[in-house]
Amino acid sequence: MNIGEAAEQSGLPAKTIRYYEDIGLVTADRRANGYREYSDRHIHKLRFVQRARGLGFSVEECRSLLSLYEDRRRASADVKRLAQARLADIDRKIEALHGMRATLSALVQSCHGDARPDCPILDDLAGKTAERG
Amino acid sequence: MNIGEAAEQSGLPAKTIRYYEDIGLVTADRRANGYREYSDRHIHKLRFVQRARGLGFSVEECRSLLSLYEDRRRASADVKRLAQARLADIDRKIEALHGMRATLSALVQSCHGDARPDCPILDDLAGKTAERG
DNA sequence: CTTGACCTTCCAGTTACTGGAAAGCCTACA
DNA sequence: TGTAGGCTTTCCAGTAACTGGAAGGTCAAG
Repeated sequence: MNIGEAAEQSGLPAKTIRYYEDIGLVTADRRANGYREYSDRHIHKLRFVQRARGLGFSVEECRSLLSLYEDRRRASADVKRLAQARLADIDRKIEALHGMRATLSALVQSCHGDARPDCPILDDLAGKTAERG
Repeated sequence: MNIGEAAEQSGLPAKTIRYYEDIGLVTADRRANGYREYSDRHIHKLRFVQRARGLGFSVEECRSLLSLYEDRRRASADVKRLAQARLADIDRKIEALHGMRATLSALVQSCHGDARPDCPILDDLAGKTAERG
């Protein structure tokens, strides 16, 4: 099938599929006319990457996961390690966002938000720490 | 003061301060020898940006916030709107991360993680949906 | 034979920096 | 006076992961 249908089947934009080929992640076959040709096996890999990306794995991690997936002698421990690292990273990000959220939410609530210029949000950013968390 | 001390005072790397000047966010004065010269006012703005960035505002939002900060006739509603948009964005991100975390955490727990090749994490990525929350 | 939907490559832009090279400046010390 | 070091300057390139767009080739239908 052509890249257009591969895009539909995999849920990835054609642009992204070409990009993945550029960086050697998932490489299609070629027809005589130069068009890319995708088999079910290619679609499978593309969907694999799509899911992994959806779980927050970087493209390079996806590359590792793909090669583990294709390695019959892999150790599941290697996969688990990648997933755990991802999990730890997600936890760090969630924590950071919660911190931001707390501060920002308090500031938003303290700001009357009308036509007047005085604003606790700007005061806080300016370092006039009236009160904070 | 020179950029080195400005960096210390503001908590931003010198490189970043130069970058902010490049994009016209915080522009320093210049000495006869070409060195950048920072006043307390500059430091103040840099710290303002540093805090705003720390709360998740984009550089362009920081630009808006700075100009609101310097506009005596601003409406606090404009500031509040920016902060609320940021808050909504943070909430979306937290939600997305929670989703990832749930799936990934379940997968990690189901993977024995030893020398054997069979791995529920890879199975899931490959679309063999044994079970998934 | 043309129209339109595909497909190709290549280049540039995005966000917010960061690293590094080559060169100028400044202070201290011998 | 010279020099060593630690600052500073500019500029160029790279990062992550695409995304948009231009210019042009291909293909099936009418």
